[in-house]
Parts: sequence; structure tokens; C-alpha cells
Amino acid sequence: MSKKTNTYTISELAGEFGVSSRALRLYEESKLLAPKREGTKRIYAERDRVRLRLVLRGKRLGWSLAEIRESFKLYDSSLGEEAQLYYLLEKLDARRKILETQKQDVDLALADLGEITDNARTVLSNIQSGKNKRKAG
Amino acid sequence: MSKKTNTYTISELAGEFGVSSRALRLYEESKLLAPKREGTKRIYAERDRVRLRLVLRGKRLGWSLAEIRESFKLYDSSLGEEAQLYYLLEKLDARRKILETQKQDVDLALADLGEITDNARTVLSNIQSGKNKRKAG
DNA sequence: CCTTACGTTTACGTAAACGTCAATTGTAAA
DNA sequence: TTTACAATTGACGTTTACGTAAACGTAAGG
Repeated sequence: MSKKTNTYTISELAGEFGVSSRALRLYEESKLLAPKREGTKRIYAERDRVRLRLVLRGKRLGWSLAEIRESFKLYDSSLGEEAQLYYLLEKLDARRKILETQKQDVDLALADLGEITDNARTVLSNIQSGKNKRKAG
Repeated sequence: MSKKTNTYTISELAGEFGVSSRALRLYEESKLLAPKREGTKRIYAERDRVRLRLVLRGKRLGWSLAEIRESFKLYDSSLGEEAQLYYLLEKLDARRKILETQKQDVDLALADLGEITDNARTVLSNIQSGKNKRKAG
């Protein structure tokens, strides 16, 4: 049984994830992706898809490419020396705090949206019941 | 009894929220703030602080100034005509979906951080128990 | 009056994250 | 082989969100 070793061209991957080829090359230049080469052409494997997924998630969270790259380094650096690990744990905790804040921010924003939505629905149904009255009268 | 009508200079407000005066002027130019004037000087009131708080929350969520402005318009437009209200409800729902996705993204990122943290702690305690053994031996 | 501190506008600089050619170079189909 | 298509690199353009002077007004204090 051979491993599933699906590969993708740049435009295939770009198409699938709804980003431009230009973006993929930029991500590579920013050390976020590292596709193999077949001659001069880029060959993306599953590993690259996983990475790309993480990149796009980072983007949705408002991270810069540099920050996303930082987050990748967190992954790789959990096997270091003692001092490194303490440093890593600090950075992880800092990130965690930011994410917790962001989660609260999302909830606050959702609550605001909910209020506006309720309000709009109320106003709307008032308008419509007004119409009905006129219709019924 | 007079209303609490605290006011702030640009540098006071900037200092309090940890942003630059330049940023506050930019937000004003971007129609996110609208401080009163006393002669040529900007006078910020509570209302502006509330707005600024929302601006910064938007920023933490990764929104552009234009998007933040859009979100302010959502607030103001919940009293329109019927057609407007339908349109508003659509936009609110679109935003809500984005926020839900973002919330999931935050949770995924937190889960990842948790894994890395656990791993790092394990490695660290292995290192340290190794030291203890040597010490005890 | 002079300095200091703080405020103003105007204008240019900059880093990030792409978009958009342009010029080439494979590579596969006709 | 020719043609067409996909991919490559390189360079320049663009938008966003400010930073950073420059040049000036104003009010307070010594």
C-alpha cells in the first residue's frame, strides 16, 4: 500500500482555497510554504495544504504573515532546551491571552449584532402590521 | 444636577487608550470619530470614548477602518424603510456568519496552543526529572 | 518677552500584502 | 514543429494605517 501522495499545481491549490497564485508565491517567499520543485514548477503536497489552511485561518484572525510565521515556529520549537522551553511557554501564554481577548471581542460584537437585529426586526414587523391594519380596515 | 460632561484633549484620550494622537486624527478623517471643537482644538466627550472603544475592538478583530465604519452604519440604519431593513438584516447576518467563523478559528487556535503547551510542559518535566535522578543518584 | 508645552494642518515616508503586467521558459497537444 | 497554455521570475503599482517631520498658533509661567 503506497501512501496517498496527492500533489497539486499552484493554480489547483489556489483555486481550491480561493486565493491567487501570486499569494501562494508570496507565502512561500515569506517562509510559510515550501513546496517541492519539479524542475522549475512548484509541486504542492498534502503537507502544504495543511500549512495553507493554517495560514488562511491566521489571516481570518487578523494576523500578519510575520505573526503566522511566528506561530509556525511555536510548533517547531517545543522540543528545545530547558531555557528555550520556558521562553516558549511564555510566548504561548501571551498568545493565549490575546486569543481569549479576541474571543470576548467576538462575543461582544455578536451581542451588538443581536441587538441591532432584534431592533430591526421589531421595526420591520411594526411596519408590516401597520400595512395589515390598513389592509384589514 | 448637571450631566457628567467630562471632556478630554487629544493627548489625554490617546494616552488613556494607548494610541497616538495621529491615530485619533486619522480615525476622525475616516469618519469614525467626530469630536467637538473649541476654537481649533479637538474636545472629546464620553460619546467619543465609546466610539473609540468600539474602533479598537474592531481593530483587535482584524477589521479595517472602512469595515469599522461600515459597522457603525449598521447601528444607525436600523430605523429605515422596509426595503432598507431587509437589506440591513442581510448584512447583519453576513457579519454574524463571519464572526461565528472567527470564533471557531479562535477556538481552533486555542486548541493548538494547548497541545503545544502540554507537549512543552511534558518535555520540560522530563528534562527536570532527569536532573533530579542525577542529583539523587 | 521668552520659553515650554501642547495643539493644529499639510505633506511626505513606509511597511505589509498583495495585484498586475512583462518577458521567458518549459511542456503538452495538434 | 508549431501552437497554445501554464508556470516562472522580476519589477512596478496600489491600498491601508499609520509615523514623522515641518511650520505655525496659543496659552501658561518665569
